[in-house]
Amino acid sequence: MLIFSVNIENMNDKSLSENLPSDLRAARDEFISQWGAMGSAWGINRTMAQIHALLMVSADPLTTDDIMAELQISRGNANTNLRELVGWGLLRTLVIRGERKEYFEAEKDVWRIFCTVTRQRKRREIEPILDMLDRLSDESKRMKGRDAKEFHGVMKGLQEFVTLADTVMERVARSEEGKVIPYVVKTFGRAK
Amino acid sequence: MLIFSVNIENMNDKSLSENLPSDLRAARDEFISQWGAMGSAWGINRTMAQIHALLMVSADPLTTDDIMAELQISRGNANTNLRELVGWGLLRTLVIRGERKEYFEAEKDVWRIFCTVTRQRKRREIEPILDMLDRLSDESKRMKGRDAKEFHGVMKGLQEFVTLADTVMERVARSEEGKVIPYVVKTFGRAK
DNA sequence: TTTAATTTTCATAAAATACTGAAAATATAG
DNA sequence: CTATATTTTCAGTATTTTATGAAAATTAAA
Repeated sequence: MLIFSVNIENMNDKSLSENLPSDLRAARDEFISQWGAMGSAWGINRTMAQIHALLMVSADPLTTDDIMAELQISRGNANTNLRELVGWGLLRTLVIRGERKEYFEAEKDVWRIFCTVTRQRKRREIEPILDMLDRLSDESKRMKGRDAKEFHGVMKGLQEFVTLADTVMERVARSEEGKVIPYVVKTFGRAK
Repeated sequence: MLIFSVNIENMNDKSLSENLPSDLRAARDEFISQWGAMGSAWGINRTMAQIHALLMVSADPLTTDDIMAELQISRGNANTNLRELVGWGLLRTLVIRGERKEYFEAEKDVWRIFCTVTRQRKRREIEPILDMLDRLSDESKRMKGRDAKEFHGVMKGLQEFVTLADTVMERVARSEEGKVIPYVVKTFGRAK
């Protein structure tokens, strides 16, 4: 019984880093590690970013056990962060016929990843702030005194700016890569 | 001696929230609190974001003691985060004649704040990642095998995208508000 | 100088966050 | 159904991050 189980696992190690040439493994490990660090710096849990990195550079979908083995993390940690990534829309789950385990696959198109992350962060972090700014800007509009004027000025300035940022994020994240990138390159790109 | 010291402090409470109307105080407190939460979500220490928020809505420059009192934080915490904010270029220090204490004043222009934060994050977080992507993309260029091809493809895609993002950030952050905002509004703005 | 005010540093503490591992829940095969 | 594989949950623990407060360093007035 146990032996059978071990055999199954051994059959499914095609993309585990143990079997990669050492130069590729080193490069992958560095990418995964640095992507995790970058996640931290931008308020994203390190493990979540590492799982995402691992699946981005994986030629094949992986199971929870593959990910646990590769990143040396517990089942609970793997499961939680995989669900979170699926919730962000950065991973798809898929079932392989004849297999009971669930497989995970990352979106690999950089433009699509960018749009997804932009939309999510807009929804999670920009919109709540904008709601507040709208309200505080309005509430402070008729307050009297120097302190109130100062406060209202800042609220209004922020509100206008964040409203514009919010609109731009929405528009860009809904666009086709082919319509935005060439345009951006023409306007801002190709210059040191 | 002590009494004299207390008198000095009492003379300098013109912008402490104790003396603000309660509706303005409530609005300010909400802004400071939410700005701190937003900072956390984007990888910026909550206290640092709160100090920045406080100084943004302050009609006058504040001392370390003012900030400690207002945010109920220790001297060490206040000092560390004030220095960090000065390091980011978001605060200026100033000396008021006849006073020994240092005063802090925030940049209040939203466009300038945006440019400063953009430049800092580009330098601190984007550039190191881009250096890595350049290198890993190059290193993996000639590696053989399906896994290496997959890896190289992702590195190249990310490298190209991040290079473009880096260029755009640089260009935008060096531009005049009056040249960028109207252009952005015309192109992306004013649409739901 | 000397003295007092102010700022900085940093060892320690507290808080926030993330992780583990095993039990419970769920799903699928037989 | 029953057994087993798989996923999910979550109380307890570990780690990381942030904050405190007092001592040390610095600065400037007397």
